[in-house]
Amino acid sequence: MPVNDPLTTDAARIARAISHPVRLQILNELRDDGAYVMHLTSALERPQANISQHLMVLREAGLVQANREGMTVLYRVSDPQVLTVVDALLALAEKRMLQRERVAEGALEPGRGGRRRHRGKCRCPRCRQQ
Amino acid sequence: MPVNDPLTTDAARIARAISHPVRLQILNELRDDGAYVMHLTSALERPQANISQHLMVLREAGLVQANREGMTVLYRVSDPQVLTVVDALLALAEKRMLQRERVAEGALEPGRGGRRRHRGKCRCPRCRQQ
DNA sequence: ACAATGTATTCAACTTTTGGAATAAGGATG
DNA sequence: CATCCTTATTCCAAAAGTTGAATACATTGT
Repeated sequence: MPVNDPLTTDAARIARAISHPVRLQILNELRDDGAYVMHLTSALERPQANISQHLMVLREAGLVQANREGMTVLYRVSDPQVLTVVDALLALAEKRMLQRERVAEGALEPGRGGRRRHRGKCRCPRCRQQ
Repeated sequence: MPVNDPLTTDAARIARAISHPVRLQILNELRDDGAYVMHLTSALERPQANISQHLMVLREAGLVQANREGMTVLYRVSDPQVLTVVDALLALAEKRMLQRERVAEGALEPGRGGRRRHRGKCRCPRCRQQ
C-alpha cells in the first residue's frame, strides 16, 4: 500500500473536509433529513457567506449534496456512512474528554452526548412551520 | 451546541491530524501492535525526518504514543477507537471508489480491502527477526 | 571519549486553508 | 421588471500546514 494509494488519498481527503469545527457541526445538523442553508447559519451562528464556503468544501469532497427548492437550498449528507465517520470522531472525542475530566476532578455528570441538533427559531422552511 | 463546543472542536482536531495520506497510512501500520519508526519509513518509503514530523502531529493530537526501546522507538495508537475512525474513513473511501468504478466501467474485481499492512524487508526489531 | 545508528527538532521556502467583505446569481413576489 | 430574499462566488490578507535539508539528541558499542 503505497503512500499515494488512491484509497488512502481519498480517505485523507474526506478527513480533511471534515476537519473543521464548523463543517463537523454542519454534518451533524444534516443528519436524518438534511437542512437548509438558512437553518445552518442560524444554528451555528455564523455569517451566511462563511457557511456557504464551508458547504462548498463539503460539496467538493462529495460529502454533501445540494438540492434547490425554490428560493432555498436543502443540503443532505450524500451517504449515511459519512455520519458513521462523524459519529466515530465524536465518540472518540467524548471519550477523551471524559478521561481528561476524570484526571482533573473526580467523577462527573455523565456525558450528555454531543450528537443532538439545533432546534431554535429560524426562518427556514422547516423551522418556520412552527 | 455552539460551534466552539469543546467536543466538536476536539473531534475536528482529531480529524485534522488524520487528514493526511501519510498519517493515515501510519495509523494503519500501527494497528494491532504498533510499529517502529524505522519500519514506518521503509513501509511508507518516505524520508525519516518526514515520518518523524508526521508522528509529531499525531502525538500532539494524542492519537499515538511513543515508547523508547533502547535505540529504537515503538509507536502505538493511544486508543483502539482511533482505528475505528480510520476504518470508517477507509470504508467510506472504498465505497466511493467502487461507486466511481461502476460508473466508469462495468463490474470490477471485488475490493481487496485497504486495511492490510506492509510486510517487507526492513531492519526494525520486528522485521529483522525474520 | 568516539563512532555509529536511530529518532527528533529546527529552519526556510512554499502551498493551502480560512474568513470577512463585497458582490454576483437564482428565484419569488408584487 | 424592480425588488426582496436566499445562496454562491470572488478577492485578499492572515494563518496554518507541508517538506527537504541540516542538525541536534539519545543510545549502544568499541
